[in-house]
Amino acid sequence: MSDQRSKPARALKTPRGIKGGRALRLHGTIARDIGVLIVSGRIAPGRVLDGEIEASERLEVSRTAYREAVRILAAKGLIESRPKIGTRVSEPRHWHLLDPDVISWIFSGTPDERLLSGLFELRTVVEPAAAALAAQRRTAEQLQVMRQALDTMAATSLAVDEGQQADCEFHTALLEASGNPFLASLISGIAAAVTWTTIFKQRKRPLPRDPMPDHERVYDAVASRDVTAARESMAELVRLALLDTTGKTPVGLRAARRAKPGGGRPRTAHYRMNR
Amino acid sequence: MSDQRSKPARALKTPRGIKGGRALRLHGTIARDIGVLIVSGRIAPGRVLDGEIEASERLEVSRTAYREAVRILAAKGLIESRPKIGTRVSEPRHWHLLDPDVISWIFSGTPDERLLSGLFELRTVVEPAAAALAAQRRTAEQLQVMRQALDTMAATSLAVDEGQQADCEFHTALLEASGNPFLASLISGIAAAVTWTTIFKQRKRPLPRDPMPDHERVYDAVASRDVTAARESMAELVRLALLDTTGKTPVGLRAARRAKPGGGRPRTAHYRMNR
DNA sequence: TCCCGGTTTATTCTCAGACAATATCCGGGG
DNA sequence: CCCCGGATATTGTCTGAGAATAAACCGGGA
Repeated sequence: MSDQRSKPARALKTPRGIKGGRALRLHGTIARDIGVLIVSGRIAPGRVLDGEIEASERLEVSRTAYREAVRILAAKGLIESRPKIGTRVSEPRHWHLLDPDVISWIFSGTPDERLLSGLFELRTVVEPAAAALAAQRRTAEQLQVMRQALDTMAATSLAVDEGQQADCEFHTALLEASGNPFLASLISGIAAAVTWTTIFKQRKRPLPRDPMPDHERVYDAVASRDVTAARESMAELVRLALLDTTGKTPVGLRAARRAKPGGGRPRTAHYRMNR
Repeated sequence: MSDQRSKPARALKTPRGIKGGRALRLHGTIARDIGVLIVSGRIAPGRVLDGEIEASERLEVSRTAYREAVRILAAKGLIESRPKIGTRVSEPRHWHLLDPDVISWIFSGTPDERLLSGLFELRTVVEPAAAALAAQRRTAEQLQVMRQALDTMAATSLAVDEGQQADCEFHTALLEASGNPFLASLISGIAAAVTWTTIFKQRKRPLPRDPMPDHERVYDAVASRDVTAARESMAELVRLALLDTTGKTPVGLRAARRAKPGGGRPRTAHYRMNR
């Protein structure tokens, strides 16, 4: 077994991957791989992982690297390790679902439909309020960032990566303009929903609805410091995005806002996600 | 320097502390200590920490333990470490503010007034919506957990720890009853706000207002599946809690709900937090 | 002067092996 | 039957060495 030292260090099948433009280290790669296995349910909650020695030998990495991966996963609430007991996968209720890495691990595969709709519910709750706050507190600089993101969106297509990124940047800028750091830290979850909206929209031919008017209305309201208009235009934007994604209207929060008198857009047929 | 091995392992000044009823390990202790230094601003964002060797020698721990602490902090977005560059404290915008540990580190000292009000803003946004969803989706079991928490609250005082815990359990149960795991994962932030409400209320003699009626109204609405009443009673509960805590009404989201006709409780003098 | 490419170097990253601490489990004693 | 203490499996901590990484530096050429 000690001929192991002759091998190159990287024995993982999975590529290193990148995070924030920076290559993941070995421990980060291990954490991601195991994290994906956990959030995808392939390692069930409550299950005890292999011991450190066995696991590190199986992965052909040192115990150090494996242990650091364990620390990362524990920091995100996915696992819990105790002497004599072992390392156990935590119950989903303890997972830090809004951690950016956990979110990306969840949505690295085909996302669970329920989780995606949960994310949209979050958007429905958070983004209109954030828009209302942004209308009151936004600075000129923040407004300009939003403007620039919209210009990029208009210039490029949402089909290309640059356009999607601009879409996320718009929502990021708006959340930051809310002036509330806790709301702003929800961006990774909201960005995931935004991205997957586009992906699903692409799969589904029928409606290449132009999302720009919705965004422009939000921008105009925030620019003119119209709190009510900001809240309502953002609520409408999220509603339409959800419609584009799943062909459904939100079931739980529909009564949250007064129904618009003539606001009924033509409904499209329901879309059932493949999985 | 190698006589270090004769010393006992635990050389940290800070006690181990507990987390989730379980004693913190050495790496967890180090992570917490450095984490508190970072979120309190005593180590400024952008600053590069000492190298691993120097830092571990200063703390009188092994490089292993220090490195695992670094992994934990990096997993929570507080720091970022790269070869040749060092370990740098991230900008606050990258911190995972809703991570339970980060929250507890932030509020382990005297919390910044702006952050606390940010948390109340989050509650104002999230909890009424969660209550509305809970009114639609709650199970009988979840309702019973809420009932039991309220009974404990009524039986004990909020002054003692058991009462505070029951208060948090009520809000936890409600968030879980919303049926949305992402909303539920906001509980640590909301619980921190709930706890600090009680602490500030205690400091400030004048109003030992009984919080039970507010809670009972929310419970009744959720129990009878009255969506609108659930939303509005929870909005009122949060509003009163904020009033008790800071003596202020929410500034940003006041226009969000219709003002109650006779809902104006007598204002108390403003309370300025010490720090 | 400025730019390009190779070299140096500081720092983290990974490895290996040993011993310590911890908490469950089980057996023995009361 | 209950309580208690030791055996034991697992993670936790320590040490020391070498590899990988990427910024910074330097030299040569345009």
